[in-house]
Amino acid sequence: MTKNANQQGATASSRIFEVLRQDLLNGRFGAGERLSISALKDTYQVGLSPLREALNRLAAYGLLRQENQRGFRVLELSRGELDDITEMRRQMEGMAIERAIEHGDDEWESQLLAANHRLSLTDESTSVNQWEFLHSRFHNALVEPCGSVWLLRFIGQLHDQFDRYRRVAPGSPELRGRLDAQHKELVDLVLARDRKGARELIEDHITLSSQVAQLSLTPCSG
Amino acid sequence: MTKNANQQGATASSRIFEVLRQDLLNGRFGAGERLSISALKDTYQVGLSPLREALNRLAAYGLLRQENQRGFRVLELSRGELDDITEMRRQMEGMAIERAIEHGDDEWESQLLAANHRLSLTDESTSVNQWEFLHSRFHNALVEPCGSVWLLRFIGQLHDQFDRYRRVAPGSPELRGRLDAQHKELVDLVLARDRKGARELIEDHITLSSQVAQLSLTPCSG
DNA sequence: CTAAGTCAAATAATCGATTATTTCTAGAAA
DNA sequence: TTTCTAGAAATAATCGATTATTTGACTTAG
Repeated sequence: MTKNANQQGATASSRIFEVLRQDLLNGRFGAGERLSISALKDTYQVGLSPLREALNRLAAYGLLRQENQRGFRVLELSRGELDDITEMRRQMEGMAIERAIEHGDDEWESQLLAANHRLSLTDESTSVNQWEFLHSRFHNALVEPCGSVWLLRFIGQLHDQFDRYRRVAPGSPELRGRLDAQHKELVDLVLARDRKGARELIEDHITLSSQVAQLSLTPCSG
Repeated sequence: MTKNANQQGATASSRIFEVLRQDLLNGRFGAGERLSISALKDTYQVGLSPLREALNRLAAYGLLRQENQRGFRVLELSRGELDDITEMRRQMEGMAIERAIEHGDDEWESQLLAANHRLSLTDESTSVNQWEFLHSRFHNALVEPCGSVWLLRFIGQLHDQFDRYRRVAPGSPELRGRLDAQHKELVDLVLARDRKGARELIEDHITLSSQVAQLSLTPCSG
């Protein structure tokens, strides 16, 4: 999906898809907002056809809702949906990390250590975009060798859904500190090949992360 | 997704999306085949724009592969992918049926009995399309009250993927008979609110069904 | 007043034509 | 023969204009 957008021969469709996807995750549009096609055309300087193709993909991917003859809308944010996404992430990433520990080789361990190191080196001077990039690289590395293309696909999709909440939530230094500490612990459990332990911790990690994301739903946040 | 296609104000895009989806599931196109856009335009009597929008949706949904500047291709069939889809179905539908038994009410029991009855009334005079419709209605009814929109979405997507294999496989009366018997047993276990038993049986059911689907991969099937 | 109806403006969807890229073919050089 | 390279043909992607539908303001009947 993302892959095609940064390549040499990327089409206008795939480029605008990726830009819109990022903007949707970053909360550039309000929840439930109606997207005016001609307005998007102007702001993103892109033709109607590639724009509509990108919007169709985003709707099929689950980041937009399409209503016949009424265009496209940003999805709402709700506590119920966040809880659903959170529980699904717990189940699927728990499953994936167990399988990854089963199948992952030495090269995986190295990549994981590297990904965690790069993430841990970030500080106040790091851009949000760069941190998000390294953070998702780390989480991806954790589950990558699980052996299931479809499991990885669903996990990626759920991450995007989850990030719609997390990225618009106000920061919480206390929770953030605990979450960062868990990244290191996750690596340790993986290196120790502790399947049950790693599963429990990633489930806790997702639950804690969900507490941050929930802050996006409190009225005082906007 | 499907909902918008049969409605009153369905657009050309949503109609052709649904038609193409069904044709892809029914194996109308060969695995790995390149879809010529202008050929599709002629055979389906539809304009270029709605056709391209539908193809973009199908690619995002996972029924087509899109290569920049090289159009759209039907996905290949492989044993590895079928095994992946099968295992994911086992996990997710197992999870879903447990949750459905936890949450489902009397109305659900009634709907499930009805769905099974309608399916069991089919015979040689029933069209394949009608049987497929009732069969998917039954399986959908089984998991419907699981309480997770995302779980249901993923299960539906995996069913479509699985059906690409199953529908092009040669029939096996012996396996089909056993599968049909399991439908009734599933209803009984659900009515008895036997979570573990129902989970085990649906996992077996999916594995057995996968044995049918595997027949699509043997050379002698074509 | 309210509710149903009508028209104009706004906007989504679609069409037909154009542009850009890939693929195929044929010929030339190694 | 093989490999490389035009150039032509095929096809994917995009554009600009047109059509269809919805929305909202304004009537008018009840």
